[in-house]
Amino acid sequence: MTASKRARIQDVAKMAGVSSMTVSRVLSNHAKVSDAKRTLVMDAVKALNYRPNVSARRLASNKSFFIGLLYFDSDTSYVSKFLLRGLKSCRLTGHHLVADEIDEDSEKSLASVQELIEVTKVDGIILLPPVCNDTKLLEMLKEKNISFVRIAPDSQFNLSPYICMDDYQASFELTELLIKQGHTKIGHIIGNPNQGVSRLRYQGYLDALRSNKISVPPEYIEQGLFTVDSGLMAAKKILSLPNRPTAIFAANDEMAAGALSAAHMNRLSVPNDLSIVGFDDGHIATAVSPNLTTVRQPIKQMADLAVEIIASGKFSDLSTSNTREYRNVLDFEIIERDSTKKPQET
Amino acid sequence: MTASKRARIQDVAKMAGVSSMTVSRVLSNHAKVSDAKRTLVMDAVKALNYRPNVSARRLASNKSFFIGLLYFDSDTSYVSKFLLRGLKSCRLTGHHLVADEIDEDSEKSLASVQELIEVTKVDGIILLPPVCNDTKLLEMLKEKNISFVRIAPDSQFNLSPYICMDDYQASFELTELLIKQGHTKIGHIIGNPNQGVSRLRYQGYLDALRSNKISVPPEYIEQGLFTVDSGLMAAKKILSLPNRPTAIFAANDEMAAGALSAAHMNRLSVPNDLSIVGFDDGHIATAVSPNLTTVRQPIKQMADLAVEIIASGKFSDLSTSNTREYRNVLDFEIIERDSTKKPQET
DNA sequence: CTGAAAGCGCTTACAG
DNA sequence: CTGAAAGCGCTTACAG
Repeated sequence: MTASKRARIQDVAKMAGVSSMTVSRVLSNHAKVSDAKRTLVMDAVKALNYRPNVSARRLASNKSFFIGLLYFDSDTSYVSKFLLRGLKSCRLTGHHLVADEIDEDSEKSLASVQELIEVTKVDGIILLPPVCNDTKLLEMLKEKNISFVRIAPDSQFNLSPYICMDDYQASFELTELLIKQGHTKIGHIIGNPNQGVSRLRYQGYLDALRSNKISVPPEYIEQGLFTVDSGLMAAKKILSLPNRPTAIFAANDEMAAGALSAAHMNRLSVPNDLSIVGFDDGHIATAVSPNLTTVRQPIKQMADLAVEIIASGKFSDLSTSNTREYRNVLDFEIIERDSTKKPQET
Repeated sequence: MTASKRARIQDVAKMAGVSSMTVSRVLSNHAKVSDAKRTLVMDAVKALNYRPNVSARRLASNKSFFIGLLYFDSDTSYVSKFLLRGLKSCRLTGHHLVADEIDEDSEKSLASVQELIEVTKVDGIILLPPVCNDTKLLEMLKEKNISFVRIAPDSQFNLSPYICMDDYQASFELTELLIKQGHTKIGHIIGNPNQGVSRLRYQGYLDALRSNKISVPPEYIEQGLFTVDSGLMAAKKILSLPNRPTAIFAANDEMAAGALSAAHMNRLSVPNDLSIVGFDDGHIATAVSPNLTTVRQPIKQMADLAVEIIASGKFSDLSTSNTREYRNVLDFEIIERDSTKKPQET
């Protein structure tokens, strides 16, 4: 634990017996350096535990090492989890995250994003849903030639690199989990129609039923809005049916929480009388009781990857045919907790 | 919208007819500058919309313009709200927030904080509860002479500037709100004993009862742990009493959510059969149904103030008697929603 | 109270 | 493939 000064690029250069320029080149991974020198430099970097001074780097280069993060509602655990991880990821790569909430008013938000770009000169921007589907915003970014990566976009998939998980598949598997437990009467609360994932999750549910030769009355399916209240309302309707389902799959955890309340109001015990599953594995999934069986979104990996893509600067030549490598579909995980159980004999 | 380059300190100096040093001094507010020149400089700054380049500043000075934020559990809305606001506040003041989660393992966390200090050379650190009560950590910071401000600390109030709200008073008023609605049989679920606010809130509840000449059987009061589950358990006990209360005051929203579940299990309608109030006004307060009557903590102001205190660097001379000005007790707000109502006639 | 000089630690051209 | 020079936009001494 020698409290010696932090090593500078010159120290590394001296130790490796090269110029500081060579060190710089090795670290930025840009120009070609002979393998011999590269090894020497890397060894010195390790020996001195060298980490470049971000401020000096930023001052000297025209890169800003700032990464923007645009989100809509900060109050969801999706956003705060993404943010927390993004912050960490940025620190590790020597960048800074500049997070900004986007207004519902499209015009105001356009202006604030423009200011963000001008003031901080971000290297790129990460767009969370539903911001990533704002056509006007996307156009503006394209026009200004700002790099951006979108998280779980709904459309225009060729516009930019994007990161998502397979909502359809997750939904399919979650539904099959209920089926395997013995449920055949399974209801569904559809998510907000303004987000594409709602369709995907709905479709996965339908296809899982069909592939298991299960048919379900149309009244088992209700439209929700991703809010607790909408889940409550939808579940109320479903549970008032004469031949009510033994399980309800809500397209996110908030609505599942609402469904839970509806069950309680109807004097139904979860999971004994009714199984409920959610989607996201946010804070709320373990805040309600019983804890929700749900799908864990790979938010950490999403954040890491988003930062990495922007940090690498690779996608500046997106124009060509290599768009494909910017489609990143990550793995999810099904989390089984206490809100599900095989249906009681009737 | 002239897309001209950003103004530099030289531009300001030229326009004001002074040296860049004078501009620097005016902006850093440090040395004495004649009023005449100060005005000239300020005018030029405004005219050119000058904003100092943080990287250059950081590189040249020995200040880092980094502010650390240490928290324990990122999954609470308290932390994510504070973080979001802190991020914004830092951006506005030209600082960067470096947020880090602290491990439960005190040794590991000490090491990681030390690394944070060495690598980023933070100007100061903001400590959220319960991290702000970690004696070993506080000692270490003192020893290394790192400035820090604590949010809602439990003890050692003279150790550093701190920011909090009047938990006692809020609790008192919240209890009185129930009393004014006609409740006299009011239960309480105490918060986690490892946090000082639990005591304050408990005390406020007790004193409100006493000042209204209401006495309550000891069984109306249960110990909780700030978790949903603990609230559920505590409420179950309270509600199983032969002469159960008509209202329950849980010391935070999570436990209030648990109490809500307990009410549902007991076939009790909230607020018709039972009123429930929480504390914090976090995400969960409006995620459960009915939405919780609760106390809103002034988190935004807390974050702003914390950043301001560290940014100002004022408290380096804390040693002397002016400790008093670093005690910041902010205002709260009582939010009345749908979980409370006057008790039914019996 | 004010300014000229030097330097913070990097990277961008510019040479070779 | 490699390096010497200049400069990014500020601030810290050092003078006066």
